[in-house]
Amino acid sequence: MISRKCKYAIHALVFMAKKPTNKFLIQEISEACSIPRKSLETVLLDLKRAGILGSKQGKDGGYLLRRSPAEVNLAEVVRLFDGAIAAVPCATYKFYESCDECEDEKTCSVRAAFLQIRNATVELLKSDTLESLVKTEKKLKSRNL
Amino acid sequence: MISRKCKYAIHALVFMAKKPTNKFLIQEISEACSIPRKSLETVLLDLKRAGILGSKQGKDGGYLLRRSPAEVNLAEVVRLFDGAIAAVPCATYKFYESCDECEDEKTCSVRAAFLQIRNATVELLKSDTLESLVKTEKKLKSRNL
DNA sequence: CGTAATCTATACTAATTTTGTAGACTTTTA
DNA sequence: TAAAAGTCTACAAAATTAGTATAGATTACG
Repeated sequence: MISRKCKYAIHALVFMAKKPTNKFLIQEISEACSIPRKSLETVLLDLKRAGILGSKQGKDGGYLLRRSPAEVNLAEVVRLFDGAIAAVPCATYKFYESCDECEDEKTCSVRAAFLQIRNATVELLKSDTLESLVKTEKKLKSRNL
Repeated sequence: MISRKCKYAIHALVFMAKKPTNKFLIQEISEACSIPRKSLETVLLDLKRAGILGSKQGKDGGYLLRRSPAEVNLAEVVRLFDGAIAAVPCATYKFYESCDECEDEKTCSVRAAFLQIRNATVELLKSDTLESLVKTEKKLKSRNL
């Protein structure tokens, strides 16, 4: 399971990507996505530090998408908030940790199995960009009329 | 990430599946897989309650695999210990919970994306049986000589 | 210049989950 | 009947997560 903050981030980003304008108040996103205001603040700050969002302080300030929606994918967002995508620490690259349960990691079939799942998941997450998600949403909506 | 207990369970099961005999003491598995004895006890009990393992009490007792290794897959084990496989509660079946962040779940692209990942993951986990894992391990070992 | 609007930062609390362990109990066999 | 095994319940320690409080910094604009 991804963390709640990660889910908040994804929903906020999709919300921003699907609007024609590119300026958003925290309050506005909070209400539109039903995300507690204070939690959203920290989430947006993290997205800003990661270079995905930009912001302007002071009166008439707000947040904005800093990249085109096609250039933000879910793999990056999930990694940012939850770290490793793999289900097992020995099947990750950046967040690698060895485990005690296998004699030899190189021949551990459990690791091999979870590596395969990790790779498949990463591929799918990478293909989910804000742009593709917005498109999907439009399709689903027109189908449901 | 799966829980440590789940990882313990998987390693213990693979260990049992790859031995020619079918009788194991808790102590024996604990040492072979470097799993704390007491934690392993509760894990094995859970596996027994789920019908995957059987046991015999008393002197000369022990645990045994109750099903053929081809009939135990990782999807079942992961569900048993960690519940839902999906990364998001609205993309599960048995452990479903609605979320507040989307207006309409039926047209929510975030949910659609995570549903796709969940389905792919479940397919892969189902294809990982104890039998296939043991085979993989043999292959990896012969390759590494 | 001052004030209101807005984002920034840090730290704390409460809740939850996870992990491991203790310790008494039951069953079986020799 | 004693020794060897699994069974059960409950607790404690640790880690993680989520949310909130509080104060600060920055900007626009009259």
